[in-house]
Amino acid sequence: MSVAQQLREHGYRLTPQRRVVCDTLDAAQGHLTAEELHERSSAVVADLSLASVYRTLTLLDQLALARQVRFADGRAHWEPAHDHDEFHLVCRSCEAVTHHPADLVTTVRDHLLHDHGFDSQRVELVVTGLCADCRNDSPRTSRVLG
Amino acid sequence: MSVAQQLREHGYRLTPQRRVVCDTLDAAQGHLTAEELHERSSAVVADLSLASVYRTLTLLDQLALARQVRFADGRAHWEPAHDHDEFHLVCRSCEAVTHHPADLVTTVRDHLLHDHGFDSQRVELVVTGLCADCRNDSPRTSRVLG
DNA sequence: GTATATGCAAAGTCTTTGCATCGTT
DNA sequence: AACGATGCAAAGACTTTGCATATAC
Repeated sequence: MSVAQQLREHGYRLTPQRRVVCDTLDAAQGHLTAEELHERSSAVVADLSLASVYRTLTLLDQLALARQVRFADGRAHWEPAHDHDEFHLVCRSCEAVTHHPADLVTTVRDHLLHDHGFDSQRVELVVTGLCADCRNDSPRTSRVLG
Repeated sequence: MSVAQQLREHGYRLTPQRRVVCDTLDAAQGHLTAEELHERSSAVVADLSLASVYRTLTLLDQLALARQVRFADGRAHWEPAHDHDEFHLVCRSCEAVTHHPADLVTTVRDHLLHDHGFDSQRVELVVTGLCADCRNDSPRTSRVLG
């Protein structure tokens, strides 16, 4: 079910603003900041304030329908909620963010719980480096990540 | 060698302000924010502005003598640089931050490089959950992490 | 003595909030 | 029709920066 539909099922009003933010979040390839989400959503629903984007994201976070990841830039990047562990691979050159399944995380969780009594609720694994494409490219198009 | 000494060896002036910030960073158990570092350092060197703390940290970061980690609160937390991979375990209840050696990270790096061509430069693994002490305690003293 | 570091205060960036108005249900 | 959501603008939190003064070398 779409994030927008889930919002409605929780009893919240489904305004055009909320709907477009949810849909844009759903459709996004990478992890969008509030501002990127605002830009893209505004192209569809012109009457959308940045404040509403933030309010919608806060709401989605509370309902566990979305969650934020902090990259080295310190800004919040948003993704629809999901229950599988994963890496975030951030390329320093092209800034692409990709997901990678993290089977090892289960091993980590088990180890922490059984050997150290630490009950993991949230595992955030961000790997910064150079993606395969950028390693092969000349550095002419490189940009340093914030 | 202390962080302060390394600063000097890089040719930078070793002012009382820089020295106390470096020493406080060196001595810290957990990961301090700029503000916490300012508080603790000010107790030793009264004439220390928050701006100087930030400037010193920026300098240490550039020289790779310190690095910052972002927790879910979005603020930068600082630690002396080191070359071993590690987890950051953040307890949601007591807010304690502990380090944990991360042998598995080597496996992760190798996998990403050989199977996916991704050259990892920085691996940041933050695990949020409940530490052993807090799992046993009554929840009366619990605080939710920002 | 001189170049560099500092404190202060102002500005910058990202995010949240107060309030009057608008719109979904 | 009523209550909740919105836009706007102001405020908040964290961090950076301009400038005159102080200081390490």
